[in-house]
Amino acid sequence: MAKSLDRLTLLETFARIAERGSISAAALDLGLSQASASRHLQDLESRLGAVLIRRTTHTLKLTDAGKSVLRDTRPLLQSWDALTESVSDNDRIAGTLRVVAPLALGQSHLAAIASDFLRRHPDVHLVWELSDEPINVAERGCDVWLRIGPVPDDRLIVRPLATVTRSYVATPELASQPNPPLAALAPYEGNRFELRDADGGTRSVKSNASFITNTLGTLATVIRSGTAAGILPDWEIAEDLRTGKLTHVVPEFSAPSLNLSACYLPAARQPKRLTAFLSSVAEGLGQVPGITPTHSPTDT
Amino acid sequence: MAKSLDRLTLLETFARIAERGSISAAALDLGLSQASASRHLQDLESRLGAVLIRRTTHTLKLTDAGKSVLRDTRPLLQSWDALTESVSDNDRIAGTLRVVAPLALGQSHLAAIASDFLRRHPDVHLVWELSDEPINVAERGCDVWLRIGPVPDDRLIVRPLATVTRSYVATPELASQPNPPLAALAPYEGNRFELRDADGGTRSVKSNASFITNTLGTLATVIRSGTAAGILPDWEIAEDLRTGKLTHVVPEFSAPSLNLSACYLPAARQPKRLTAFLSSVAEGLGQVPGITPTHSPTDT
DNA sequence: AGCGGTTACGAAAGACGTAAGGATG
DNA sequence: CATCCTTACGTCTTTCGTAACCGCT
Repeated sequence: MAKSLDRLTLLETFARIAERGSISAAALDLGLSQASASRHLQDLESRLGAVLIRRTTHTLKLTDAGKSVLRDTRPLLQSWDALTESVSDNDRIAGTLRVVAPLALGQSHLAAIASDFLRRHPDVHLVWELSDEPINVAERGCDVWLRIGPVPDDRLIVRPLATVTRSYVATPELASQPNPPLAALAPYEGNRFELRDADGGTRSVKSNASFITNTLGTLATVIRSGTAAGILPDWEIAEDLRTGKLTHVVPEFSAPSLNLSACYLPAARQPKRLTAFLSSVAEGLGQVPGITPTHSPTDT
Repeated sequence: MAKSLDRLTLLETFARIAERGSISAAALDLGLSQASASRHLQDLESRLGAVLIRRTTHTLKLTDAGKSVLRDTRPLLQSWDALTESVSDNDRIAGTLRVVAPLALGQSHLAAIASDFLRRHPDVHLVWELSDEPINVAERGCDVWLRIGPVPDDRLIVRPLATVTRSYVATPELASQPNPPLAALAPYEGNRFELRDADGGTRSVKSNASFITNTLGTLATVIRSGTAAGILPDWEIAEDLRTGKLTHVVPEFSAPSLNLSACYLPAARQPKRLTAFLSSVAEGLGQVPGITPTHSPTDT
């Protein structure tokens, strides 16, 4: 019976295994051998006197006890983290930050912001995952989820960061046609959307979209190619509008905006690296044309 | 640099050192050598990058960082404890319970109750400390403080357990005298007290106490010896009243009662051994003549 | 001096990675 | 049959207690 393995390490390994759904993947993450990760899990189970994860060769499944322990694990680890930070030098920001960001923004402006953040805080490790799908923050084990659009999980703390304005655009030739074919982004637009002018007037556009995709990059490519018109975020098309490669299909009318928020699990105290990162993001987004930062309520 | 010492163990050692105010005393408590306890503390300090305890040869003094860490430490350790308990067999009660109880009751009826509790839960370790002085539960690091009289710390959870009724008694010869000399218990009575009859009538007794002590045992001895009259708890004198060794000085009038309460630090979830112990105490006290158990509000 | 904390050292225990074994989809 | 978890083994790190050392009161 292993006795002296650090209990918090055991919990960290367990949490990672649960998040990844795989011992070997977790081991890779943590810089351990598969054997060690496996042993960590066994040791924790023997310590607690309960099976936490039912293993079949190709499937890991949390037991009820495992779910219960996992729920308690994260606050416990965060407590240690907070304890560590509370006595360390106040200006030093360190630790690992796991971020899930939207695909398109996460590859462009957000990536630049993150990169800058990393340069200013070299002791921070960033894990940068891109996904537009709704995720379960607790299960995935990320520290913050930068999300465009509504947040489906009401147990999360949602901090609005910015508004992403968008426009209904097309190539000039296509824009002059009466009823151009439409391309749409799957999670946000269906076959109908409403445009709005400065006075609050609305104008509805309805059509069978000729092209539906779930990635903004693809949508932009299609629209830029002149195949279809569609809604693109202003930050994506600022350059194209200036060069004339794209133009507004219905000038003076803008497309519905989307909200960008930071979502994270409630905790007694958030680590400094997280609050600092969110400040950087909020600030950095203010520099991007087409993105309106939400007035920051100087967060706890 | 020591890397792999269990972080929670480090915190446990640190907390104990802080409570005892001595490394060697803490080591004794924890079954470690002084050297190990000293190293634990050093390792924790090096991990946190801060000095927690300033050592001079004969004095230990918490630094500000140390105080801060100590505050966070207890909830953290309790979290682990709760996590352990949440998955262990529900009927098994184990762990260490540190109790501070009043001197007199703690040696007699409460000791009997504790002893019985220990027999029913052999996996529990009881640390049984007796003191009538107000204590700082957090600093002393006890799990529960059984307290007679008012509780001076409003950050504690106070669960009323029982009312201790008392009587104004003396030996028969002394009781027949018009103005017998008085003996009093220092923290509870001064030179004046009020007796009360069943109808709510009061009768005031005032006198210069000939004898003041802070221990109930001494008071009982003095009163039994016929030297003075005084107030004793009914549970202490039940036998004497029956044998006629003592009698009420002013029959039909009873002395002010005192309340016995259990005090403990607020926590997300109290360990089972604590709630079980308090149930045992509440139940056990109900069997003692002269002690009226408070109606138990079946505690969380 | 005497008590308490720290450092040195040898012995013992434990954790790691590599690699082989076993089970499942 | 490829993948993933578990077990076996040798190596190396780390921890422990004992005991000497050092500093205050």
